[in-house]
Amino acid sequence: MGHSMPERNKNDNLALSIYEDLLKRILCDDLKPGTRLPSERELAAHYQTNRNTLREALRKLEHAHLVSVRHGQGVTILDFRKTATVECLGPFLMQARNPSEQIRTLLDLLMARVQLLEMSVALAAQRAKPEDIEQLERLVELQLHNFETDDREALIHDDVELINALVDAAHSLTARWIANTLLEVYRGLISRTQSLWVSDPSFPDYLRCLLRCISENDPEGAVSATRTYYAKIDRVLLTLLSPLLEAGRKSNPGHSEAV
Amino acid sequence: MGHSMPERNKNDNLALSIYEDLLKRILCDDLKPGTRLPSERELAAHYQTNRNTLREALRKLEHAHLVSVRHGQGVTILDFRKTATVECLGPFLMQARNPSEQIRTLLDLLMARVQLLEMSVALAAQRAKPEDIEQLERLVELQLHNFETDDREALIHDDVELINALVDAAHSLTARWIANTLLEVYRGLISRTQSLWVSDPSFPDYLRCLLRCISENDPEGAVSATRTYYAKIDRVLLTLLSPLLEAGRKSNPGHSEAV
DNA sequence: GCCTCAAATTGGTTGAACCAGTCCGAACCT
DNA sequence: AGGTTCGGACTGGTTCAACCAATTTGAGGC
Repeated sequence: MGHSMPERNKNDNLALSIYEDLLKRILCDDLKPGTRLPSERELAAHYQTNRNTLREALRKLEHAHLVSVRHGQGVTILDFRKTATVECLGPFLMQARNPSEQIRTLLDLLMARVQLLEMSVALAAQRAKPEDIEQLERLVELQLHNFETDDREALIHDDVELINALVDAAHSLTARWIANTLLEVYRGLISRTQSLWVSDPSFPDYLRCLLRCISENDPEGAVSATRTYYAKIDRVLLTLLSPLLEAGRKSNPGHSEAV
Repeated sequence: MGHSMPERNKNDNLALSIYEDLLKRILCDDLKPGTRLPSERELAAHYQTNRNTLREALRKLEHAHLVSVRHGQGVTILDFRKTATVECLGPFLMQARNPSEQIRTLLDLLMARVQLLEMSVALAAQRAKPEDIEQLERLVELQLHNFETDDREALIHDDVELINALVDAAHSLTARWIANTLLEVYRGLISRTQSLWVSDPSFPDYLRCLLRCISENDPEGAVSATRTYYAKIDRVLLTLLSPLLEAGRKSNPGHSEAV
């Protein structure tokens, strides 16, 4: 086990730093599934801390379904590709060593975002209240202005805000709770890699149509407008990223990719 | 704070029991957002344990975004309706005191399941490998047989298995990780309340069509078949549950329901 | 009335000891 | 020789008693 010591960020506490260090080492396939971690006592010594603090880090790994901790038996690394949850997407996209898998995961995340949007706009068109509509109108106006002035930074920021408002308008705990995890990843991704936010000339039309459908309680219209628009976006994204995808696949055959 | 002591399940450790107790008390609106919990020392005394063990429970609440813990400031209850994540869906459906909100959340969960399915079948139709197809064929055969013999128990069990296999066939970390959390809730819900699993006479046709579309790499066909079938299911579910929904709304106006 | 600073309160970290499952191997019996 | 038993050497789980560090509070000074 020749690790480097984790940097302890100013805002983080010690347990969190250790968690992040182990998380990285798992997500970049450094610690392989099935491997047993050293005992809590050894790990605590390695990170120059005590068992209690170290155990907090282990609890976090366990909660994220990255390790299995069993009394008397130790800590075993799980196969995160099978067992993890969405909260690992952000760290994974930052750590992954397989470019092809990374790009594919990224595209899938954008696809999941659209699924969340479809669900939200459908529900919003049934349940939105006047104050929801007002908030949506405000944000749509903002985006229309951002689009005209081509303010990339603002477009991205308000994109996340708009999705959030749509989820709120859906008045669905399920949608809200899915969005909380998914949008945190999405926000981090898109603000790091701004070129991932692409648009189509029909963007203003789409926003206006969506707003109309929601305020007129037309779920089918809202959903179909969303599907149509994001189908275009997907095509752009695919042509944008497919070269990277192929390049990665050649240079790094990676996991379960062998055909 | 007059709580009852939590039952310590045989399989659970102490920290988990405390977590579950506090979780319940939050999800049933017993502990209201903004409230400050007693200090770790007091809580530990109340649960007749020590600070370290109690802190493990707090870490779990924090991880689930149900409380905010800040050094020197204490532990504050968050508004779980805004901040929680999908993993709280299961406990919430068991604890919620507002029947209308409960039924609505339940319907939304089933809707989210369909969104997950749409995404998975679309990807599966692009990425499924021979062994995925084989596994799907096996499960489809099983379901066809279960449907003929009207084996409700098996239908429900293999329904979850089939969804799982579709997610696997999608070869998408994003889909897999979303499914891990969502299906855990879904499995628990549907096995507790078996009447929630409804079918349509076209079930066998749908399964066969889906399988054909996936093996012939026809994403659009797979998605549209899924949409069509589950639209029927949704109608049945809605007529099944809407009376409960209305009854709940009348007897318990509940939160943010006032119009 | 406002500012300052120290005390009280909170969570964060530490180390040691002990309890409780699990595993493995030596000793034992057959 | 083979199988069984049991004890010791792991593992994580719990407890205790301090101390460190961030925040809040309020008494005192200006």
